[in-house]
Amino acid sequence: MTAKVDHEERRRQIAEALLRIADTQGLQSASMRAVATEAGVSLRLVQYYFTTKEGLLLDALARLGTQLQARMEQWIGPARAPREVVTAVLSCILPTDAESRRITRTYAAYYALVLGDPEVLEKQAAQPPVVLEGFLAKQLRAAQQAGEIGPERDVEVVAAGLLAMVNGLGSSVLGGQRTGEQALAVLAYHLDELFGRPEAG
Amino acid sequence: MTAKVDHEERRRQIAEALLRIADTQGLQSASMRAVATEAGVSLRLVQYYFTTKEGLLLDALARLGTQLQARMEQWIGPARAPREVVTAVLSCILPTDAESRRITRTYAAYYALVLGDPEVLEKQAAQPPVVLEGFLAKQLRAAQQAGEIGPERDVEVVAAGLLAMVNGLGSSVLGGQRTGEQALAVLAYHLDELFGRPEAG
DNA sequence: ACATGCATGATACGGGTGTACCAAGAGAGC
DNA sequence: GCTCTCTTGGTACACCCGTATCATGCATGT
Repeated sequence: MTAKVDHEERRRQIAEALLRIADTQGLQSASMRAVATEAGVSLRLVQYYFTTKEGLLLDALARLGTQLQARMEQWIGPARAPREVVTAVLSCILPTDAESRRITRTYAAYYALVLGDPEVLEKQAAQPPVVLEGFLAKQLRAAQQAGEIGPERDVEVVAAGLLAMVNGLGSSVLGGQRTGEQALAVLAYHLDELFGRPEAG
Repeated sequence: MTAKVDHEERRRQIAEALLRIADTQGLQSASMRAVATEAGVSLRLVQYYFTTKEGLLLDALARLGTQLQARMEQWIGPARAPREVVTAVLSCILPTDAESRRITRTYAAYYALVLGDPEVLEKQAAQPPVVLEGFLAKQLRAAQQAGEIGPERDVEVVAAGLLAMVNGLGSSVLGGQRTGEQALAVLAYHLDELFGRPEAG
């Protein structure tokens, strides 16, 4: 077995070059040659490690998902009260800092690609949202049982609404109609509406 | 003045062919040749009526905006109580029937295009959301003054949140994670939460 | 009736795309 | 040492893209 270089490391290097291009110029600009140049390797290398472009696209998408999950776990930090967990999860999705802007923009690029395609990528890409929604609903239910949320609320529907709202807020920030801080304020307002205002006022 | 054919009609025919392709296959598949074939004309004709591709893209986007506005006005119908107006405006954006699916998908295709571009299209495209948000806020304020909405609510923020939520719900429907009816139910739930449950229960 | 100008067709050009092919180093196992 | 597989480079191919150019019909104004 000849293992002169670390295959996984090379793949990571190339895939992240793809993600960088998708972030800054959109996926339609992420040609094989552009990715090779961005990664500082030859076109042949990209072909060697990812036989086809679709393979590269899928691999990079999986890495993007991993990055987002890592960010969420980091934002949640030491697991605390459900309200704080929910706030952290939703906040860290909004494009407020450089990393979240990057992740959100790149996801948006992929989203457009998935729309007009035979849903080949669907199973790989549609997983995160639904599992995340379930996670949120579970946290909300816990808060509800702790009396922090009124018992008349349907936590499943609330979770769906919140996630959709954050998604839409992210789009508006990327579209330049709102700043990240404003989006965060809108989210905070609705969370206060749900849990009750913290103490001020 | 030689006016053998109706120019505006021809332009409409071609632009709508572009929108049809953007809907079904995404904007990256909407090449000049594809548009010409879809519209049943020669490539030269497309070039003749829209000198450049950017011009075609912009013109079609403007028409899409007009179509959405027409749909909204039709859904609002005879202007009635603010709650019904708000419900109509938000509901008609969700991809529940064929037309709204088409409009939403096409807008999503354009959205991705705008992201990675020099914001040439921004002024033309970013207008609708902000004006719509203002309109919603005004309706909500009227409802608030009529006592249908608690006076403690910040109607501006609520309008922003609702619009973002509908936007996000639309994305999830297009992504196949939810049906249009489910999205509509989530929206109805939150509107009930805001205005109070109608009568049932 | 003829000239003018709008409307349309066919084709060419330069460039970018994904993928395939051929060739050459380079360390591992016998 | 030889060989063989892994790794890398250079390049070619066919195709599609947006745009430009040349040429032709054909209705109309005078």
